Amino acid sequence: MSEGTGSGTGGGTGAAEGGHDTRARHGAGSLAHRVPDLGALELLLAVARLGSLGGAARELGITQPAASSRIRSMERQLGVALVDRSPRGSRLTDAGALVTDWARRIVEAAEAFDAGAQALRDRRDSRLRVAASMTIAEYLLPGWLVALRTQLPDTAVSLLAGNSTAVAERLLADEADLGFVEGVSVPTGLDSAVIGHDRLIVVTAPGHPWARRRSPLKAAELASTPLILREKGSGTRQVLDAALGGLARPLIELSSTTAVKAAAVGGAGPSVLSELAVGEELTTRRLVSVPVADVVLARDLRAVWPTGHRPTGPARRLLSLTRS
Amino acid sequence: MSEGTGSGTGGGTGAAEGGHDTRARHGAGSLAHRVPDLGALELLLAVARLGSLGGAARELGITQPAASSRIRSMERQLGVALVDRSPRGSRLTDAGALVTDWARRIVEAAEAFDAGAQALRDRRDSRLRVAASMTIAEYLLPGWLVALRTQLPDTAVSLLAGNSTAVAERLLADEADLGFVEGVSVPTGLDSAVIGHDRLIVVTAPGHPWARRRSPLKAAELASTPLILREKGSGTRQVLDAALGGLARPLIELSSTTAVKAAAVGGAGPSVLSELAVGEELTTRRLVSVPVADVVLARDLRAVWPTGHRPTGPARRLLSLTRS
DNA sequence: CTCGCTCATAACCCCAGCTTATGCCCTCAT
DNA sequence: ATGAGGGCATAAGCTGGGGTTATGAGCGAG
Repeated sequence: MSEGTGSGTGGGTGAAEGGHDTRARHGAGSLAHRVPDLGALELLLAVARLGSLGGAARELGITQPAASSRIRSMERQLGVALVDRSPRGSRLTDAGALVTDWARRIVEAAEAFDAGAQALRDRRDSRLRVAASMTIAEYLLPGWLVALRTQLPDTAVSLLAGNSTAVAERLLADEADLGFVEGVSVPTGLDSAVIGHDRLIVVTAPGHPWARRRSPLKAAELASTPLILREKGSGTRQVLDAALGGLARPLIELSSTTAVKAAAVGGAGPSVLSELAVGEELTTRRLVSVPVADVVLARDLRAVWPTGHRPTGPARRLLSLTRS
Repeated sequence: MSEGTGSGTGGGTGAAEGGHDTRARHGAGSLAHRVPDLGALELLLAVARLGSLGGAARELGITQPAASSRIRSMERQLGVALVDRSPRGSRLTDAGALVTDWARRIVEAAEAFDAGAQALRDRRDSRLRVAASMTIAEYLLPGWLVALRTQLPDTAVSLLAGNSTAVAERLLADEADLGFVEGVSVPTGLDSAVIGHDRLIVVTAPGHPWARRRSPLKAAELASTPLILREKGSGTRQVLDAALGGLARPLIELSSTTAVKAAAVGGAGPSVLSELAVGEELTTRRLVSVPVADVVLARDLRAVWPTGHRPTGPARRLLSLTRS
């Protein structure tokens, strides 16, 4: 996160830090202190939608005074007036409209979280069992599940995340109805449909020399430069190695996409990551993408199912949600 | 499995449950019920990063038992084991890793919210005063502010959002140091630099006939079809009208981008929106984009400042963060 | 003028989450 | 082997934020 400058995990704590409270770096107090909780944000969205505190309260199943007080304390916390109360209802102030839009992002992320988390348990009575590889499970599936939920609100979905091999196993053992894999080849015994594409892109922190290059990077250059990478065997690494001819040189090897991103953002060096993983970082310019000349780092995203068993029912529904 | 249904409200004094429940559509109980609060999510991220409950507790300035109990109750709430405890530390389970990734999205959105909200108050001692048009303030600025904060942690930023004219006024009255506008023309008296591009795209719910078109839409077709639109005078509407020759026909007119999106997602009809506004909806396929043949709906995103006064100091820093 | 909608205030209650104080488990170094 | 130390869990007690009911006050419509 933000405090990313991160002393970098150096097991031994105290070492540096000349007498400064660690929290100073986080700003005063944690985020949870400065950001209203989800309940308050939902309430704000409801007020925006319905134009009335009482109405919003009713929708959320609380009383009007509770809503009133909650909005008020949120305004106090943020130091900004959010709604204009009148005896005829409540409308957002200008600032309130902006805050509401930002709040919506949090709530949407929370909805995705919820949809994902719900799929992670259950497994018992689920009517749609999905198996997905990590990148897809991380970045795409929650959104799909949110969408699916609006279409089939009562369908319990279960999710199992693993690598391509694990996905194939589940499908062939009839322990999953639909799978999603990213990669260059389709496991045998499975039919597939391409539902999207993913490219690996070279990224660096904005300060890195490569960020200012005008000429695209050559494959040879990439292969000879030490990179921040996932561990050998990961999907990302495989694609990269294949594209470069097995030559990628690791500067550091980390075991999660997140750790790699954090290292790259922190300026540890260039990295190669899925564009799905770095979308946010690119638009906010915490990372910049470095054009590459002669390597194609694309891979298909595929839905897969056991040969012959075309997806039906909820699986078909989900599939149609995802393909473009 | 007893309570799942969440008898919730019924407790005790039973306030006459008439049989309402608008919430049915959202699932049972509000999000805040099913999603851990920000504090818990931050804690989880810290545990993931540090590999120890106690360490995470220390970092957040709480005690180890508090962290332990909080993680535990989060696991109970989600119905999934997140952390493998051992006498040597704690590591995430597979599910935990996934949950952590999803949690990070929420926390990032919260950081953006915080950065934005903080800029909305203050105004007094702020050392960088930014004025931005709505679309930019909504979708891009919070991310920039997060990034800026890592570079200049102690710079107080203030934000004023309004239309292009308001932005220009602020700058010329020396009430803002740097402005951002989207649109085709630059207000007089201001210098500018293009920092990005935005396109308006035609979107519909996936069920709409246009979603299945193979041939791109013609301008005439677009102009003759009633659309869900922002009110006349809004930036988006202006660009569209200009591109079509002042002819866009409204099916409904709504006063916020969000309302328009909601209507479009709900299937009320096709709409035209900034790609910035619908990124999320497109990747999750709640909306699909309809290709358009012969209209160019692009507009530049520009940073602006009073002619002659090149941005310096924090303004320059922010500017360099945003330009690509 | 009175109803019906809005929001605000007051007094009270409850539980989530914090704290301190302890104990067990495991590993590692002496 | 043994004690020190890091890591986690449990127990008991406190506090405050958020909820509730009850009530009052502004404003528009009939």
